[in-house]
Order: sequence, then C-alpha cells, then structure tokens
Amino acid sequence: MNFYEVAVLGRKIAPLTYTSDEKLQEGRRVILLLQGREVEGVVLKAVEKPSFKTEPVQRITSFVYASWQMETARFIAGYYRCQLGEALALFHPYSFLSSHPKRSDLAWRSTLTPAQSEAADRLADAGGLLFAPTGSGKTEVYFELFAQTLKKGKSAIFLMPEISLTPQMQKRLQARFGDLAVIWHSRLSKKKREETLQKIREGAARIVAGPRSALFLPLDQIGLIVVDEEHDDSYKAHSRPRYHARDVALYMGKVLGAKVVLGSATPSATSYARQPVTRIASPYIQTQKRYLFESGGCSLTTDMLARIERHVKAGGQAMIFLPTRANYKYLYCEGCGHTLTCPFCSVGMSLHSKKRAVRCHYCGYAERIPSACPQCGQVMRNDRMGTAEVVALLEENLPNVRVQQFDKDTITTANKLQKALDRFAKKEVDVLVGTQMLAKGHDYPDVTLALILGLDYLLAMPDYRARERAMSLFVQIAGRAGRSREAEVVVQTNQPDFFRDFLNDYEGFLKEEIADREGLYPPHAFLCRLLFAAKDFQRGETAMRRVETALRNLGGLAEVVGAGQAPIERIAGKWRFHILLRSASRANLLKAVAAVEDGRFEVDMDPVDFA
DNA sequence: ATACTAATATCA
DNA sequence: GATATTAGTATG
Repeated sequence: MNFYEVAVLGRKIAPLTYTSDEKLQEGRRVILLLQGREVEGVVLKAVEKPSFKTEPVQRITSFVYASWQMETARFIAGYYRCQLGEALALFHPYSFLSSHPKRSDLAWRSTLTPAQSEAADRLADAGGLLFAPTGSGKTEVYFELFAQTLKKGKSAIFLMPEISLTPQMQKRLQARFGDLAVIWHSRLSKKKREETLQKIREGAARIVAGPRSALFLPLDQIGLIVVDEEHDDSYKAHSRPRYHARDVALYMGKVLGAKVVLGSATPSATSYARQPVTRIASPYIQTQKRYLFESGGCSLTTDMLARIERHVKAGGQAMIFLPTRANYKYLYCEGCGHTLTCPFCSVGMSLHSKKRAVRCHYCGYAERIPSACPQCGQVMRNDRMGTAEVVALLEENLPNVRVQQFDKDTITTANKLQKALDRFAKKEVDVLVGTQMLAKGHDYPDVTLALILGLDYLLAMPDYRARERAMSLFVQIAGRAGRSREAEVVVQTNQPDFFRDFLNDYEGFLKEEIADREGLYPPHAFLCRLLFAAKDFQRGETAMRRVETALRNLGGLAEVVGAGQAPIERIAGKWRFHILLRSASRANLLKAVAAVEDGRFEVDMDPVDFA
C-alpha cells in the first residue's frame, strides 16, 4: 500500500493523506472521498504510513499537472498565502489522451518600422518592458514576437486586461495566425470552452489570448508570455488567491525559461523601475492636440456641450470619461444633511433613474427612490454626477447627437461590448460616455474630442497609487483622441499644473513619482494588507488588535504602517478592519505574515485596492 | 471550502 | 424550553 499527500482542489484545507494500490506520480489528478463526498485532488508526494486512519483514492483520472504548473502553484500558495489546492484549482491540467503537437510551417510576415523591428529584437532577446505610446504599433511588435516564437516550434500566451478581450484584437490575431490563435476567457460557453481546451491540449492552438486565467492552460512548449497594458489593475485577482497575473507571468517565465514582455503606453512605476526598458517613440509627428484645463469637480458645462455639438457637426466623434457610474453617487438632504446610505454597507446609495431605484454598488441592495428625506421629510438633492446622468443631459440638450453609455451597467457581456464598439466604428454613435472602461485600447480615427471629467476624485483616493492611476488614465483617454485628425482634450481638474507638467513626458512623471516614494512605497518597499471582517464590531476589532500586537512584537521584520477600520467600514453587514504592513524585503514581509497567520483574516500581498 | 458541532440569541 | 442563527473546529 502506498501513501500520498494530496492537495484538495479549490478547498481551503491543508493537504491530506490518502492511500492507493497503484504508484502515483506528482501532479496526477485523482478523485477522493472527503466526508463521504467525491472531491478532486492532486497528488503531491509519497509519504510514510501515518498514525491516523486513511481512506483510499477513489479513482485515478487521465489528467496530470505539469511540473511548471506545480511549481507555479507552489509559488502562488506561498506568496499570496493560500492552500496549494486553491492555487492548483486555477490551472487546467494536461491530458494523457491528447495527441501530440503537429508542426505547421507557415510563414508569418511582419512589416515593421525600423523602430519596431529594433524593439522586437531586443525584447526577443531579453524580455522586459515595452514602453510605447498609443499609435506606435505595440501590437505589431507583439505579433513579430509571436511569429518568432512559433517558428521555434514554441507557443505563446497573450494576456490582456479583462475588458480588452476586444473583438478587434481577436480579428487581428486570427487574420495573422489563423486557427493557431485562440481566445480564452471564463465566460466561454461550456461547449466552446471544451473545444478550446481540446485544441490547446492537441497542440493545434499555440497562441492563447485572454485575461489572467489564460496563464493557466495546458499549452505545450511555452516560449513567450506577453502582458499587454501591464499597468492595468484588473491583473490583480480580487478574490482568493489574490495573485497578480503580471507577477505570476514573470515567475512562470523563470520556471519555463520563457521570455516575458510587458507592454504599456503608461507603464506602472514598479515595472518601469524593475524591468529592462525598451522604448518606442511616436512614429510620426503627432497630430495637433489642444489641451484645455477647466476647474470644477465633475460637471458638464454649457461650453462643453457646445464643444461636443461643434465637433459632431464637423464629422468628428467624442469620448467622455468620468469616474462615476449611475446618475448620481449620493442623495443627501439639504435640510438636515442626512445622506442616504446602504443599510448593510457604509457607502452611499447610487441613484439609478431609469431603474427607478437607489442601489448599493458594494452589496447590490436596492430600494425605490425616496420621495423625501427619511429623517426629516424635506426634499433630497443629488451629488457626484455619473455616466447615466451625462447621457441624459446630452439627450436632453443635444437631441441630434447619438450617445452610447459605456460602463459596467450597460456593457455586461462580450456581445454588448462588440456591438457598442461596432456602432461607434460605423459612426452610428457620435459620443461614448464611460468610466475606466473607456481607457482600454479602442482605436478610432475620428475621435476629435475627449472630455475627462472628475479627475480630481481619482487623485483624492486614499491610495499611494492615486497619482499614478489618475495620470495613466489621463494619458490613455487623451490618447484615444487625435489618432488621425486634429483634436481637443478637455480636462476638468483643480490641479492643472500637475497634469500639464507631464503632458508629453510620462517617463518624467514616473521618475518623479518613483523618487517621491523613496523609502515608503513600491518599487522601494513591499506592502501587504491584512483584512478582517466580522458581523460583530467588537470581535472584529479585537481580532485585528491582537494581530497588530503580535506583529509589533515580531521585532522589525515588517513595519505596521497603519491598523484600524478600513476606509469602507462596513460591507454586506460586516465590519471591516485592516492592517497595512511594509518592508523593504519581500522575504521579511512574508515571514512576518506567516508568523501571525491564523486563517481568520484575508492576506492581500502587493495590494492594489485599499478600500 | 464545507460539514458538522457547540454556543448563543430568539421567540412563543 | 425548543428552535433558529452564529461561531468554532476538523477534515485523511
């Protein structure tokens, strides 16, 4: 009889010991009986007969996790603090039953500018950061790298942020690489999903494009990982395991001996500081772009309305960005000052006029719009305009202008994204009004006006990356305008100098930003956030204080930057507390966390979200 | 994670 | 006092 330590897939439990008549290799997927139910497990290693009683493995499957997957899962479990079974559940294993790669000997022609060609050569050799402005042909460079990878008989992973599963990129990939390129994402239908996995396992698909889950597929001979828009926060998983796909890609590159290329027009300070940088300058003389700075919070002025009308009449299109969804973020009473808040969360209820409801954006709780202040009966007022309100204002004031809302509320499926972008491309829509979503890689030549509203709300976020995020967004949205025609960019901010200083110098911004963070924040230091949540306020706080004390008694492994209530004090009826930890040494930070970890709080390594 | 058990709050 | 809800614990 053989004894094996087995990780239970997707469960927050330590590996368990099972028996088997057959000899089992590391990585073999098996079916187990746990508390009388069938669960999936992955064999870790053979062990001596233990003192406790053991159950036999129920069944042995034809699936196996490759050593690179086991090693990467071990890294994720260790660094992002989860059980190995939870990390392994991210991966799709290889199958014994699939046949082996067939070679195809097509030729993939790229036509590159000298600058692109030089960049491709450098990146093919050393990997690293491709720092290239919008319009400089980053995608061409990626495609050249893919072609080189295929020619070597290897395969490639092409990561993009969630929303940028743009139909455009899919078309371009398939035009160039045909059936060798496939799209992968979690919302594929079950049938399509099986079909795609099959193609990957057979080696018929050798370029896989998709969001962070595309990292974990059973590709053969991975030689290259491209992380497009590497600065994008959607690479950070927001639920357990809270891994950062860009950083996991870098780790995988080492394990696999594969090149990792990170690309962005507005790279993260961290990547800029840590990666070898390859720059491409703007290829042509930039089209003339005029910047207008306006003071104010987040509002649509008559001047802005007139400007939109003028541009549309002249055959141009416009994009309007603002950082708020719904019609308004807050409803408050002018009489008594009461703000309508969610009964379960410490956040305002957003006003959704069309749905005739106020809704909490954290837990989803909704109510009918109150006709009067629930405290004193006086009339309620609105604050912090959102996308839906801008759409309503445009429809009211500029009835001839065709408007499309572009945010999480309206773009709920890949299909709707496709349709919205198609209509804009065909010029059946004149104006897109959206949130962060707008910033992500949609290229249209006729956008001659970009309005960036409420930028100061982003700057004011309690987050060390607030400036970086605001600046990146500013550059990305401004970059959508003037791709082939003269354009105007209107920016609403009370800190125009901050943005003006770096209008055409993102690298200058990064240098200053990195210098400002010296000794405090990444890339100079590593951060970890411990998050506590409890129905009972006192219990939550006590748990947090106990861990805080333990950390302070650890003696200098990591600095407690702060400990207290989270900025959003309550979500879904639970009181939230957090501790922010800092260390110049990644290893020491991990040691500190491991020393106090007790499963009662969430660990968020390299956090991007501080709410 | 999830099933199960102990502890505690809720209610006629 | 019985039952519903919540917190705590072990899983092989």
